[in-house]
Amino acid sequence: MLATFVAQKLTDLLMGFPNKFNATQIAEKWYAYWLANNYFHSTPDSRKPYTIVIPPPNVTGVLHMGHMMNNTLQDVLIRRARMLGLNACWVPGTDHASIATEAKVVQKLADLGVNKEDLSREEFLKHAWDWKNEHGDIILDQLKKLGCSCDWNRTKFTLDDSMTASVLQVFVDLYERGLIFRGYRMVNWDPEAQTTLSDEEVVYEEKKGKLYSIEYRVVDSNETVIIATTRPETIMGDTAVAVHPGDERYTHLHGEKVIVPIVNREIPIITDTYVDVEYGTGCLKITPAHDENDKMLGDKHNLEFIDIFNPNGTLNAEGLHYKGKDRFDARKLVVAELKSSGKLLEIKSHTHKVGLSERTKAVVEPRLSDQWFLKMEELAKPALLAVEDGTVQLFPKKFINTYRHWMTNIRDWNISRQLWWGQQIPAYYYGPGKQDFVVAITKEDALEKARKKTKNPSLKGQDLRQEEDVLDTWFSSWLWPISVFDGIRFPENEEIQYYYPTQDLVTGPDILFFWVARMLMSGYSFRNQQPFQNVFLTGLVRDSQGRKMSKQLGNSPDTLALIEKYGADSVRVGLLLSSSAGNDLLFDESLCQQGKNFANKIWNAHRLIQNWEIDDSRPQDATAKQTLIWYKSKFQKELNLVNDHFSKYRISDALMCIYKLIWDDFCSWLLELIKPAYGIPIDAQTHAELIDIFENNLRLLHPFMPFLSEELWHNITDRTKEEALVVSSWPTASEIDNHTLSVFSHTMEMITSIRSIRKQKNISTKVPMQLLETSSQAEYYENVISKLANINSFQVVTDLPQQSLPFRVGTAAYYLPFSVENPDEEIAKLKEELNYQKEFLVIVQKKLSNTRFVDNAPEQVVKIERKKETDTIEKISQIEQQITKLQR
RNA sequence: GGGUCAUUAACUCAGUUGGUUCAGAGUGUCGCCUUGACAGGGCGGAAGUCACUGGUUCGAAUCCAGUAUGACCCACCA
Repeated sequence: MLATFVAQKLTDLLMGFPNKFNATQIAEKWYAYWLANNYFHSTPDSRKPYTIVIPPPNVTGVLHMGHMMNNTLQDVLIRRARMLGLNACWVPGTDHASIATEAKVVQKLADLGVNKEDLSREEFLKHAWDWKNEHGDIILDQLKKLGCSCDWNRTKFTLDDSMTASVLQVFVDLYERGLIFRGYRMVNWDPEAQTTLSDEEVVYEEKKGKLYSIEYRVVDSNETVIIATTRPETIMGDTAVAVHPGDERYTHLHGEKVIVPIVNREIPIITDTYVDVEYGTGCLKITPAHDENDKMLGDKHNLEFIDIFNPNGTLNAEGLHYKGKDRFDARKLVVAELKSSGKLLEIKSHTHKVGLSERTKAVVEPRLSDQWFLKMEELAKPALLAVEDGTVQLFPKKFINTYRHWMTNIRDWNISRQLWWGQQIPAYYYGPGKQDFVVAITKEDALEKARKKTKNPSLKGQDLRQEEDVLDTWFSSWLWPISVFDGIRFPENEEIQYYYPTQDLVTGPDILFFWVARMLMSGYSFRNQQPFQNVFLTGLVRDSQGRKMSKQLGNSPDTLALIEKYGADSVRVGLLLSSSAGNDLLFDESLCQQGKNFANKIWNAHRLIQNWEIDDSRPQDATAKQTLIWYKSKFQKELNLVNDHFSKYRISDALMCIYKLIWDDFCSWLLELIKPAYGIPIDAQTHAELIDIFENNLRLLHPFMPFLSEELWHNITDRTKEEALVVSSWPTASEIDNHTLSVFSHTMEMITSIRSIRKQKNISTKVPMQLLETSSQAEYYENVISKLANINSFQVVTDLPQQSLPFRVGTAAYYLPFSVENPDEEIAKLKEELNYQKEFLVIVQKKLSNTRFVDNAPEQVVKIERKKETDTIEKISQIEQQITKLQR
C-alpha cells in the first residue's frame, strides 16, 4: 500500500504536476511576466477604449478588506474588457489625504521630539515628502499582490506637479466665475488637527452625555430663569437668553436682562419663535460663536459674538480663570463651581449625537472663522440631471434617491484647511489685512493682477503674501478623472479625448457625496461631459457577525496574511462569491477556503488532462464525442448568462455560473464520461478537443483567477496560440444545440434517479433498465447512462414487469426490474405521490374551469396550465398502474 | 424627527414584467463510498408557513397598506 502511494507521488513529481501547487510562486512568476511584457500599458489607438480610474487610496493606507473587494472588482472588469478586445486602461494612483498624512507626519516628528510649530512650512513639507516617498507606494505594491492589472506607467499622486497645476487652474477658474468666495461662517473645527473640516468629514455618534439645568438670575430682581444645556462651559460665551414670544410664563420678563453665572455678565432676554416651548423650561441660552443655530439667532438679533476657545480646544481669556484649560476639563470645573454656588439645579443623563472628526476622531467644535467656500448649487444641477436621465447609471439603483436628496439640499463647500500638506490656496494678499487679495496661478500673475487692481505699478513681489491655508484633499480628487489625463491644463490633448469619459467607476457608497457627486460636477463643469458612464457601488465588508470591520474591534483580517495563506486567486473568489451589488457583505474566511478548493479542483482537472496517455491510432470514442458536443452547447449557454450578468454588474452571479460550469459540468460530468477505463489511453481527437474546451474555461476564469488561469494556460499545451491568457480573447458566442442540451439534461436526471434508487436499495451490480413501449418517452443517451449509472441493457417491454422499481423524469416512466422485498412500503410511497398528483390536478383543473382565468390570462400561460393537466393525468395513470402491479 | 433599503433553508444570498411543477443556489449538515485527477474528493439525502396582518387579483415570495425587526442616509431641540 505504502509502495503504491510512494510510486504515485514519484510519478507526480516526474510529470512535474504534483496534486498541490504553490499559489504564491505562480502569482509572482506571472505578475512579473505580465509587467515585463507591458500587457497592462495602454496608449490611444484605433480600438475603443475601456477606462477605469482607481479610487485613489490614501498614501497613508494599508490594504484593507474594502480595498481588496473594490479593486478585485475593478480588476475583473478591466481584465475582461482587455480580453474583449477593448483598449483597457486602468489608471492607478494615490491620494495625498491632507489631514491623515499630516497627522502621521506630526506624530512621527513628535516621536523624534520635534514640534510642528518649531518647523517652517518648507521644513515640514520636506519631512512630509520624505514620509510619502518612503511609505506612499506600500498600498500600490499590495494591489499588485492582489493581481491588479493597472497601467503602472500612469501612476498618479494627487499632489504631483501636474495634478497641482490642474487644481490651481480650476481654483482660479471657479473664482473668476464667482463660485469661490471667502466667508466668515460657522465651520466644523477639529481641535486636534487644528483645521476646519467639511460637513462630510464629520461623523456623528450617539453618546451618553448629561443635560445640566442652570439658574440665571434676572437683573434687579429675585426672580430666576432656568436654562438647560449640554455644554455648561460655553456659558462664558453666552450673549442672550431666548424665550418664545408667546410663552406666557416669560411674558413679564421681555426686555429684562439676566446675569450669566461665573462671568457675571448682563445679557438680554430676547424672544424668538425658534425656541421650542415644549422643550425643557422653554428657555434657551444663546452662544452665537459656538453653535450654528445660536449664530443664526445672534445675527438676527444683533448679539455680541464671544469666542471662548483657542484653536486647540482650550479656553482663551474669555474663559477667565479657566483660561488654558481644555474644554472638557473646563466643563467639569464649571459644573463644580456652579454646584458650589447653588446655580446648578439638576443633572440629567442625556443621549445625543456628537460630531467627530472622521480622521482624528476629535469632538468637532462649531467655530466661526474666515474660510474659503465653493458655491455648489449651480455645479450640482447638471450632475443631478445626468443621474436622473440615465446618462450616468448607478448600480444598484437604490442610491439614486439618496443622491437626489443630497444634490437638491447641497450646501456650500468649505474648501480651505489650516494645514500645510496639500495645495496651497493661490490667493495673494497685498494689503495689511485679508480684505485685499487677488487669485492667480503663479505669483507673477498675481503681482500683475494686484498692480492693475491697486493701480500701483510699483507693487513688489514681497508685498504679496500667499494664503497660508491649503485646499481640502477632495478638491484635488474631485478632478481625478480629468486631471489624470491632463485634461484641465491641456483640454485638447489626445489622451483626454481618447480616454474621457471613462466607463466604469467602482467605489463604496460612503464616498458617493464626497467624491462621486463632486467628480460629476467637475466633469460637467470642465469638460461638459460626464466623467464616467456607470458607477458600481460596492457594499461594506463586514465580519461574519455583521459588524463593521474596524481597528478597534480587531475584526478586520490581515489582508496580506490572507493572500499568503490562500493565494490571491482564492481570496478574490472568496470575496466575489458573496458580493452582490450594493449590499454589504459578511466576510468569512471560509469563503477563501472555498476559493482555494476551487483552485485545487481546477488544478487537478488540468493534471488529469495533462497526464493522460494519448493513442493517435484509435478512432474517437462515441460517448466522448457525444459529451463534447453537449459541453460545447452548455458552455455557450453559460457564456451567454455570464455576459448577461456582467452587463448588470452581477459579478458574483457571473462567477457562480463559471464555478458550477467548471466544477459540475466540466469535472463531474464531462471528465467522468470521457475518462477511459483504467489503463486505456485516450484517443487523440478527444484529447485535442478537450484541451480546446479547457482553454475556453480558462478564458472565462481569467478575470476572476488571473494567476492560476495563466499558469494552466501555459501548462496545458504547446500548440501555437495567443502568447498569454491575459491578452487572449474572451470566448465569442456561437450556436447552441438546444436539442442536445435537453436530451442530455433528461439523461442526467435519469442517472441521478437511478443512482438514488441504487442507494436506497443498496444495489451495486449492473442492472438492465426497462420501459413500456406504450408509455410516452423522451430521448436519452444510452451510452451515457450505461457508463455513469451502471446500466447494462435497455429493454422495451410490452407489459409492465411484475416486480420493478419505477422512476420518472418529467412524464417519462422507467423501470428497474427488481424483486420488491416489501411491496406494502412501495405501495404506500406510491400512494402518497398519487395523492399529491391528484391534489395538484384539482388545483390545475379548478384554474382551467375558471372562465376569468381562461379569458384574462395570456394564452401562453393557459397553454402551460393545459399541459400541466395532461401531464398530471398521465402521471396519475402511471402511478395507478404501478400500484396495481405491486398489489397483485 | 424625515427618508431609503432590507427581512426567503442552519449560514450567505438569488428569485428579472405577478403566471414554467417555483419555492432555488452556494456553503454547511447527515448517510454511503474511497489504491487510477482532486478527502481540499465522489455519490445520494434532509432541510423554508418566503417576518407578521390585511388588501388588490382568476392567480402574490413578487403589487398596495399597516405592524415588527434590522441596516443605512439626511437633518437635528438646547
